[in-house]
Amino acid sequence: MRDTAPEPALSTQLLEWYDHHARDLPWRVAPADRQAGMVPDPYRVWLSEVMLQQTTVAAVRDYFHRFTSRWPTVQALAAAEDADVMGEWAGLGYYARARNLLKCARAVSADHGGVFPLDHDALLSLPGIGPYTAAAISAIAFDAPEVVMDGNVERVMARMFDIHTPLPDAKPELKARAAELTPQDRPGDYAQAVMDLGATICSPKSPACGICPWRDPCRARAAGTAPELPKKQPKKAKPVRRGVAYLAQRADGALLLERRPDSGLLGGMLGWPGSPWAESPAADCPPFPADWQVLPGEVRHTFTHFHLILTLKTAPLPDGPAPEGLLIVKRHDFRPSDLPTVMRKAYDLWRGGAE
DNA sequence: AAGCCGTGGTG
DNA sequence: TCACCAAGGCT
Repeated sequence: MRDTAPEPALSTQLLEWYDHHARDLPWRVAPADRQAGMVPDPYRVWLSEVMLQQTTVAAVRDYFHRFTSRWPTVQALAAAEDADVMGEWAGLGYYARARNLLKCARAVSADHGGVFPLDHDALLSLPGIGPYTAAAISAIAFDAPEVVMDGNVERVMARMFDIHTPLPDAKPELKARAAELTPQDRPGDYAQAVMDLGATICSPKSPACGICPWRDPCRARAAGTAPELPKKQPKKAKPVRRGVAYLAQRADGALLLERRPDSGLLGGMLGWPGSPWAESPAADCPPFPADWQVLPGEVRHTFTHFHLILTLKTAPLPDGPAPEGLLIVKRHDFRPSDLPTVMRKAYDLWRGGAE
C-alpha cells in the first residue's frame, strides 16, 4: 500500500531538511540522537504538546522548564496540589488545559501504572488528549505512523495541493492529503518536521517559499496563491464587556481573593472578587460594605470572544473571617504570578498607583 | 456541533 | 490600534 503512494519522495525530502534545520527544543530529541537510538520521554512529550495547544513555542519554553523542574515525572505531577499546578500555569491561558493536565496525570498514575499507554484509543480517552495530541504522542514518543493534524499541517497541505475550500469544510480533504504523505519510516521526526516547516517557513502571512524544501512540488507556490491559503470562514466581531473588580487589603497586607469555579472563564484560577462582566454598564456589587474608592485608570484585556474593560475599586479589609465564598491570602502567601493575566493587570495597576 | 475557552506576537 | 494567528479540546 505504501509502495503505491503517489508522492513517496516528498517525506524523504522533508526529513532531509529536518535533519539540518530541526529547531532545538527542550522536549525534543534531536534527529541525529533519535537515529542513534535515543527515545523521547513520553511525559515530556505529552506535557509539551498540551502546553503547545493553540500556544506558541516562545510562550511555552519557560513554563515547560518550570513544570519539569518542579514535577520531573508524571507521578510527581499526579501528587501535586491543585492550587500549585494552577499557579504554575497562570499566564499561559486556556486553563481547562491545566485542570485536565492534573486529571490526566492522576489517571495515568492510577490506571496505567504511571506509564503513558501505547494504544491510540487509550490515549484519546484521557482528559485533555484529543485527536491531535493523541496522534502527536503516538508519533513523537512512540514513533508510530499516525497522521498528525494541527493548524500548521492544515496550512501546509492546503498550499501543497492548492486547496481553496474554506476551513473547517476542508478538514477531511486536508487530512486525506496529509495521510498520503505520512511515511512509515521516521514518522515521529516527519510529524515534527511538518510542524517546524509550518511554524518557520510555511508561515501564515508571508511564507518563505524561496527556501522551502517543498517549493518545487508545492502547487500554491506555482499558482502564486500560497499567502492566501488556507481560506477560512470570517470570524465574528468581539463585543465589549465591562465590570468592576474589588481589591481589598488588610493593615497587615493580607488580600481578599476568590477561587473561581472550575467551569467557565478562568476556571479554577485565583481572582479578585467582582461584578459580572456584561455589555451593559457594570453593576456595583462589592464583596463587603465599605467606602470603596475608584482607582484612576482601567484594565483593558481581550479574551477569545470579547474585550473587557475593568474598573478597579479599593477599600481597607477589616479584621475577621473572609466574606462567604472568598479567601483571605496573607501577604507572604500571595504571589502575583499565581494570577491569570487579567487579574495580574488589575494588581499591577493598583500597585503601580500605590508606589 | 457550533460556541466557549487566554495570551502574546505580529503586520 | 487592531485583527489575525498559534503544536486544540470540551460540551
